[in-house]
Amino acid sequence: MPSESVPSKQEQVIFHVDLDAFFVEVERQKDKSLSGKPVVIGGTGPRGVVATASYEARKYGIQSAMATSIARRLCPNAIFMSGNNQLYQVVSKKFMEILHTYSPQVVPVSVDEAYLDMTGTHDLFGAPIHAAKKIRLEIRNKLGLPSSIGIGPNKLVAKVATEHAKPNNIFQVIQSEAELFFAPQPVRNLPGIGPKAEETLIRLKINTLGQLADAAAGPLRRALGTKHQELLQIRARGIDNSPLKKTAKSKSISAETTFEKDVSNQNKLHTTLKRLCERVGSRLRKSGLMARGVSIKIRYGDFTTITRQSSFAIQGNGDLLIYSAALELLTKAMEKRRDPVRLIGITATGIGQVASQLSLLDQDSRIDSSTSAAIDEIRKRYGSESIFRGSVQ
DNA sequence: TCTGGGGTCCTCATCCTT
DNA sequence: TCTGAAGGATGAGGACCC
Repeated sequence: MPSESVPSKQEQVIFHVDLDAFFVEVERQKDKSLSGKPVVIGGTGPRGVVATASYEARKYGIQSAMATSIARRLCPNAIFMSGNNQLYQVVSKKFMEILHTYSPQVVPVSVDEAYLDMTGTHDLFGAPIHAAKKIRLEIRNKLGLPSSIGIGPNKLVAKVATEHAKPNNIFQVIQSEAELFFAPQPVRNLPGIGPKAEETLIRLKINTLGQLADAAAGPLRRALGTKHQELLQIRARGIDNSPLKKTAKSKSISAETTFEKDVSNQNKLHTTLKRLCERVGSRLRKSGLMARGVSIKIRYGDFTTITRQSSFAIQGNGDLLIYSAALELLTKAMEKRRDPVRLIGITATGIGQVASQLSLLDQDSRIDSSTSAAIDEIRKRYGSESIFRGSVQ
């Protein structure tokens, strides 16, 4: 139920626009027979998880991040689909274009949600509620998608308001009402509080945001750490001074894969690692970036996860540089624990623009970088399976 | 035979340098 | 030359988000 409150003249007006069950609704645009049925988008393999479930599927208890196998058990009649990321990207671009016609300040959070600074747009679009109605109508008319909009004096309040707007509605909270609006809500509703923090807070007998805001700092600091405690107690009152700005440049680029069955075979691990290094290297080169180091992630069959990282002597983006460092880390880790591996991943860390020209790199790095770029080009022209390095087949 | 993939940030431990 | 404290850099792991 949208509030008709009017913010004061000086008050910032932030919209949080979220497309409801985005992937499912895009699929329904393509195939009308999916309407009204429980639909689940996500990994359909033996180790897949749910990315999005339609509201009909959610009635059976299916949620995002749930194992697909559990979702199948909860609702065997649901329609399970693996999704089409390219299509979602195209629709997302159109969604963002619509938002840009309402505000020059649009900050995408992900493919299906964004913040808009609507401060001072009253003369153009009317009161915030009316502007939100227009936006929702345009998204519905042009893309055929349902959306929800939260309106608040800052990003935090707008985001929490969206949860109250869902599905397919608008909810507004003005500055003077924010603390009152937050107080009775369960702590889990505050962005930044996940399952672990929720568990910790409930153990401290803190169930609502009002209790969190008023709690004594000492025990909270011990349980959550100083920084977390301070930030959460401020945010629990609906206070958020973070600026609405474009998301910062990436600091790392990663790739990882979960095996269908846990793997003990060292050759298979090495081959997979090499492929992942090539994927990350290719993305670095495509973006004109170099990395300062590499980190590997190994998840064993019992779900324990370790990470190991190292720094390069000189920044680079060649496949061999990345792979040789990653392989060294993997070899060391496997010397300590040689159990079957469920997941393997690599991350290029400390990435930045190619500031030091190639001429400043040593000869091997130059050759590695340019050979890798040449391989990228061949794969672009003839397909990703057209050429392999060394032992990878 | 429940738990993906890509990313960020924070905390704590350890090592190195001054 | 040795020692200890302080602080920065780095590594590892956890938690969170979409």
